Amino acid sequence: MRFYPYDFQYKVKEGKVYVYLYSKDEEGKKICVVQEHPPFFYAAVKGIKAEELAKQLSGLSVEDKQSSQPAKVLRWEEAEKELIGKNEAFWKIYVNYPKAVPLIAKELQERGLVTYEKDILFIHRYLRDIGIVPMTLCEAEGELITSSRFNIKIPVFMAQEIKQVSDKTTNWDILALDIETYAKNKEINPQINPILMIAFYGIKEGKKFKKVLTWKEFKNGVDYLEVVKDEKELLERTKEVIAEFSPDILTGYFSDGFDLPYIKTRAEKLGVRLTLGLDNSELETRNKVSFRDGEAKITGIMHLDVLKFIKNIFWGNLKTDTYTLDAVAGELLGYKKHDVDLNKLAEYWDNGDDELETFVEYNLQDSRLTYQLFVKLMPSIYEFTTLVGLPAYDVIRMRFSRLVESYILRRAMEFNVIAPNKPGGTEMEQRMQESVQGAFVFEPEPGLYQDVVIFDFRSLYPTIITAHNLGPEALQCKCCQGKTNVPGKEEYWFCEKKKFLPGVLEDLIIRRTDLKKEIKNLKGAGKDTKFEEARSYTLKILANSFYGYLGFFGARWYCLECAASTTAYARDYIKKTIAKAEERGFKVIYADTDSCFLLLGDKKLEEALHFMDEVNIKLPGQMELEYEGYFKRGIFVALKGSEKGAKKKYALIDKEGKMKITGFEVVRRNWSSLAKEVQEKVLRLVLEGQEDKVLDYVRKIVKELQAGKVEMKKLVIRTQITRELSQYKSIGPHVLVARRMVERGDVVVPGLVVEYVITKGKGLVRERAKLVEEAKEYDANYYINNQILPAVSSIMAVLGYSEEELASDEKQTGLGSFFG
DNA sequence: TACGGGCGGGG
DNA sequence: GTGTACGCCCGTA
Repeated sequence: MRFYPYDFQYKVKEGKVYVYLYSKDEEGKKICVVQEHPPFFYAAVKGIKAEELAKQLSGLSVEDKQSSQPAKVLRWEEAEKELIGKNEAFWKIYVNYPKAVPLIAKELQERGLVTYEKDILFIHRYLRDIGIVPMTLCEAEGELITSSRFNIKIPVFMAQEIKQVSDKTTNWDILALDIETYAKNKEINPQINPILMIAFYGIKEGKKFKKVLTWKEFKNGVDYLEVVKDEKELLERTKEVIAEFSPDILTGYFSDGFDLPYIKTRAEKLGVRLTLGLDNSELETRNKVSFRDGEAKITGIMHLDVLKFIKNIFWGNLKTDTYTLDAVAGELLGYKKHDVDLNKLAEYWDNGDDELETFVEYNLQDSRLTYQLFVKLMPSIYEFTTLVGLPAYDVIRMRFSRLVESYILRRAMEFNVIAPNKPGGTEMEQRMQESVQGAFVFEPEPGLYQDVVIFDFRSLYPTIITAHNLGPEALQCKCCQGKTNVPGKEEYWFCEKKKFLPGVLEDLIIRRTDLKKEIKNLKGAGKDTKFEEARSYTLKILANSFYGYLGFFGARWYCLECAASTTAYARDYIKKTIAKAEERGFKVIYADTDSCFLLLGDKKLEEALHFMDEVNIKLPGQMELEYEGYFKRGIFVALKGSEKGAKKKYALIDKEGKMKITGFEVVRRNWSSLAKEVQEKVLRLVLEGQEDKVLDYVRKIVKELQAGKVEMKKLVIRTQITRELSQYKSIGPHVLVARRMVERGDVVVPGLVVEYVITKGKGLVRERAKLVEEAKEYDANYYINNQILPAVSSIMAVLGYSEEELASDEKQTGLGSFFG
């Protein structure tokens, strides 16, 4: 029997532990493969008499209040395993059910034994034990069960043996869901307010599926709308729609924290049992620490919340820093949510207004966006799942530390390595106090530069860790003492024999290097490389996470010495690169962590590339200095009120006129769009060699401001209300504006973004802050001195206009009178 | 500059 | 569910 398992659970039946693998078979039908698997953990037995230990273990049982039976030791066997580089003796201790593991382990711990691997999820342990990878092709030997012994909606196959066949996968049926709720005055409360609509969007067997359910009649021309009697029926239909579509993957946007918990709460209130699970279990929601950590699980269906994956894993690929569906869809898909006024929904609902049709379309659009986002992210989700080898449900809900650790745990099985224990409370507190010295950043000299060439080390930290074997097993070994010490950290040295952790990392790097070649070939042959590219990205960020993992306080393989040595080597390499460049006659103007900026001067690009080759010949392992690019011009500015060059703040322009801007505040939200526009334009003029035009340009803007010709909307400043208005101790402009909004009857709740303009008149700035529609005349001087000047002064200082010149002249008018 | 509190996503 | 674990930004002291 061949199948693709995708969701997993275990059950204890008649004293035996069974794993249920919800799977698709090769025809695309669902099947549940069941296999027995024993729970176990390890105990270190070095220096303990075997008979003594056997006496302790035999017949050991611990009372379990949660269970009808006590936790029991069933049997044990000897096992030699490697712990932090040393082979040691352990006993593998089998118990009667998964939850017995921590109970028995705790008991033994209290009796003075040291126990290991007692806090690994049983399903995770199982997948690693038998060496299968979710969502890929497996094979089982066994038989179909015909009896109804199992209360399962799909056929059950009892397996004696299961093994991995290949990394082939299959098609997955995906259904996206989105709800709209009654929310008068933005009140989002499932205890009070009903669900008004539910939208579904999916594709099954090549056919588009779209549906919106609602329980109000109104005139409409929407063919995918289904009107039911009431909210209760809406929930019943929801259950049916999902069951009929029978998705492998159910997706939503914040559905872990909003849609599914909301549905669950309403269902409970209305007495609807949401038995969506393939084992007839109900939709399960739980809140962890807070609402934001909630999860929603359905047995036999992968519920994958797009937002979870983005916030945990994919954020590094996005420019946006707000993860609203609108922003994320806009960036990844290029189109957005429908523009409706959500505050009107409740009102229309109460009146049964025909306008409700626009909300039906809005609702469907959200589910469509969610579906399309999911499809777009699917290659990445799939690659993380198969690389880490755990269920997709778990993987998308992990942060990098746990992804890395899960990956290492799987590899540990292959190398007979036992996992070190997680730190306890005090150990962790101590670790949280510790930190390591970071990267080297070269202090640039403020100025304008020409012919800038940038080199950078490809995956610097991972390649340092593998090239120098920076793993906990290799730290300060006896055999290599006195050979090579870490530069600048002479108290550390690392064994020259390749060890487990750096080896695991090296595999990731090599796999990626090979994959990149393959991608090149595939592309050359005109093939689609979506999944290969997702895999390459996955390998890269997992490798990049190892450094952080080594210094992460909760890590099993924590090694602060390794993390400190990684940055120490990095500082050494970049400084040596700088020295070498200078030796070859290049002026180095900047460097940060793994990059080095130099000036060509009177040399050719070929000579710079030759310098790079010279560096590369001497680099160990996978380390490599790469050519990042050539830039016509670049500008580095000074720190405010200082001669010193600002780090991580510069702008460059390439031959095609494309600007690379780093660190300039153009993106900050509480700046007017005018300030952003002026800053960007000034940078462009400077970098395009038209610095003589800068003064005229800024003058022009200043004049326009003074003449009152600038559009109001370019002067709008946005600030968020973050608490109840009465709670503010310091009254900023936005608070006063919000108070007036309340007076005129607007709903002001925390989260509202107030948009205001500073106007002419007497008094404090905050007293002159007005809503756009209230504002008659903006305060030109405010915008000149508080928006334009700060945005351009550091850039103009490089051109020789001093801060005093710009600002001092006359205090009241400042820049205005200077430029005037 | 150090610390504590609140936010995020969703309607 | 054999699982403890949020991290960043803002405002205030």
